[in-house]
Amino acid sequence: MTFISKDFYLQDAIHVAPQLLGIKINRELKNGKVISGIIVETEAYMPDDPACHASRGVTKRNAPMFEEGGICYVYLIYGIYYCLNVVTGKKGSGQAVLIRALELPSHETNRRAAAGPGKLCRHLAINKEQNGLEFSKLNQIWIEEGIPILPADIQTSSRIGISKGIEMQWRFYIKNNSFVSKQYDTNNTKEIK
DNA sequence: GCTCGGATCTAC
DNA sequence: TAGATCCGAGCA
Repeated sequence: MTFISKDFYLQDAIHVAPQLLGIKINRELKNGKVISGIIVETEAYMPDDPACHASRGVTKRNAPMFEEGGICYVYLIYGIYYCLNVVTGKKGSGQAVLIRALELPSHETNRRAAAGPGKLCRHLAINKEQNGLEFSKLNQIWIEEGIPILPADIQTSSRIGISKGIEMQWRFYIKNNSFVSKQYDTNNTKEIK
């Protein structure tokens, strides 16, 4: 059980996002049960990035993104689902990495139950209560080393579901992993279902 | 104040 | 392909 060092989170989101692939995320439920998964898909959101919630300065919602890296940023999307981000960078910078999908262990009945940011939060029982919390076992949500991922096994693409900043290739996922949220053909055009 | 649309997902 | 369903952000 090796835990990630503080310095890890102080890097820019575009550097942290690919390094989070293969990392294990753990969540302890109220009943004491621990749910775990390997991160297989992430997206980086940077301060000067029009798709980033922090791009227009501090607001009540995005305030956690301006804290020092290493805490959760959770927000409600489409009135229904929550999305979990890892805040990165120095205090005041306004950036984060969206955790989009986990590979669940083989004993899980539905191993795609965390394949997508909304499903992931539902599966791990993450909501506004985790917003702003430090990743720590004390907070029932923590991160630790998982499996090594080679650079050659990392694929990039445009980010999903945004209308601005689509030219940035800031989505990172493990190549040929069947637990990412969406798979595309080699031209990154047609979705493979 | 009020409107608009969103880092989604599922079912029709 | 539309509907669920909330609320922050910008003022159309």
